[in-house]
Amino acid sequence: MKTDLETSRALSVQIAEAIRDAIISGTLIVDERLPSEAELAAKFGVSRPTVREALKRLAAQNLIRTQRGASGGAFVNRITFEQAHGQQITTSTLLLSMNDVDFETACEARFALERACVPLAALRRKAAHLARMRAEIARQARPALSDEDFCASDVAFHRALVDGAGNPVLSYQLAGAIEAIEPLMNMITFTARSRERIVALHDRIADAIEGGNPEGADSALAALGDYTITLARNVMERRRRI
Amino acid sequence: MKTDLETSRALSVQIAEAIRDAIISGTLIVDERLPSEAELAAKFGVSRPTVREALKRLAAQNLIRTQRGASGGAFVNRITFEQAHGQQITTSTLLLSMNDVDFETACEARFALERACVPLAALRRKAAHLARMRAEIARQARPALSDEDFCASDVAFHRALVDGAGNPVLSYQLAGAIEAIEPLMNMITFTARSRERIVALHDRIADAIEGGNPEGADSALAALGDYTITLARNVMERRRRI
DNA sequence: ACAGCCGCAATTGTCTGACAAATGAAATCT
DNA sequence: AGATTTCATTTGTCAGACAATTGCGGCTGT
Repeated sequence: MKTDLETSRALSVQIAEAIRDAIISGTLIVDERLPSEAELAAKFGVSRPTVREALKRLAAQNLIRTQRGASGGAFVNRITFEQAHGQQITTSTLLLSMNDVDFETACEARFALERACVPLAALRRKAAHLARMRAEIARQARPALSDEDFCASDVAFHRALVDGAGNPVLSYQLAGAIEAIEPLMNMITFTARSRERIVALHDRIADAIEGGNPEGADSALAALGDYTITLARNVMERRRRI
Repeated sequence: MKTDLETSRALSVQIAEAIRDAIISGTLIVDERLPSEAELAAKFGVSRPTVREALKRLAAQNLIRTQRGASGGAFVNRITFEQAHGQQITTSTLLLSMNDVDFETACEARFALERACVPLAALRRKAAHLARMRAEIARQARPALSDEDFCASDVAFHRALVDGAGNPVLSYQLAGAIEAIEPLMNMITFTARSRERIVALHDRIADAIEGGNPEGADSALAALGDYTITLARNVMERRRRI
């Protein structure tokens, strides 16, 4: 029986949560220095290694950073989009690989989310986004490109497309969808896909984005989604027959 | 000068990364037991506390769970949608609060993503989703409801809407958008909003979802988005004048 | 007086050793 | 055979120590 929830969790977990709550609630502000490990140990009435474990938990979540030296210590970290991005990709990748998510479910989510960005990208993309998309398409057209590099270029293309919407919050939210699901999709479909067709669809998307044509971009992306799902179904069907 | 990147990072970080990579690459599979702390310490040539710090980092990311006792140890954790959900909300909340994201940017992202789900929800929603939406609308219509409870009900309504798409990957990806951004939006607009109007718009959405009308649901959600942005602009304008 | 250098103190990173707590399995007793 | 006890294993916590890093102040030489 675990009536006493306070004792059921490890001390280090409780301390980590206390500090995390202080950060979330704003009691501790960005770049503020936390008390030293020795002071925290005294404050919470535990030993220094216990405090350290708590701090390590927070560091793993990018909530704090530590620095050695005289004026060192633990500081509240400003979470950057970059870091949040990376965390989301890691989590999404593991989530998908560990829960044998249905391919069509993942694919549907990925294209639904990307289609939310495309109309904005058609209206706002900068020249740099378009140039990056064109460059990736050019890469993809080279027959000598390995499957891994084709996949990486595919991710880069869609990344540029999403970034073209000019909304960092959207780009962050899409990170998991694109960069975790796309490689999964490539892994399944690379045996059956036609690179020419994918490049042609990418071209259609880029043309519509360049022309500021939201509807055209949306329908081109939808066509790419349809093609991907068709490919996946064919692969699945073939595996079933074997 | 930090030419040697291997020594620049702390030992515990390197060990954590090594184990994490083993999990991501599939060398360690779900529910597999890791070697004991003493064995890991010997394997990596470090002391037990160092190994422990590495394990704590992984535990903080929900990659492993630990258990005391004879047959205890550290086990590779199956990340659940629930856990990933919670992590995403925490990260998104901190990201938004620490980077003074423009309100319109957050709002745009939130509605763009939700609009990606709504057509699917109109086609697939179960009776339970619809019932939950109706129940939350009924709650929101009660004048006695506090602002906090109205906000919570608002989140629950949109959550039910998103879940109605019947795609767990989508629901997970939307967690940050809905549950981190919505409270932020409520905090800004609650002084100026008309609950009646919001309830009416929620009703329009629920009606369209019930009638299997994707276009109607989309336009109703778009109207809610427009109203929210208008509210925010009014609030900002008023603050500027004062 | 000023610039550069050196050592010191503070702080985190790591190690050693130890004991407590939990927990499953084996041994023992009825 | 079943219930109970004991025990070995493993994580959780503690104490103390030393190494590595780094900013600061004082010292020294000119």
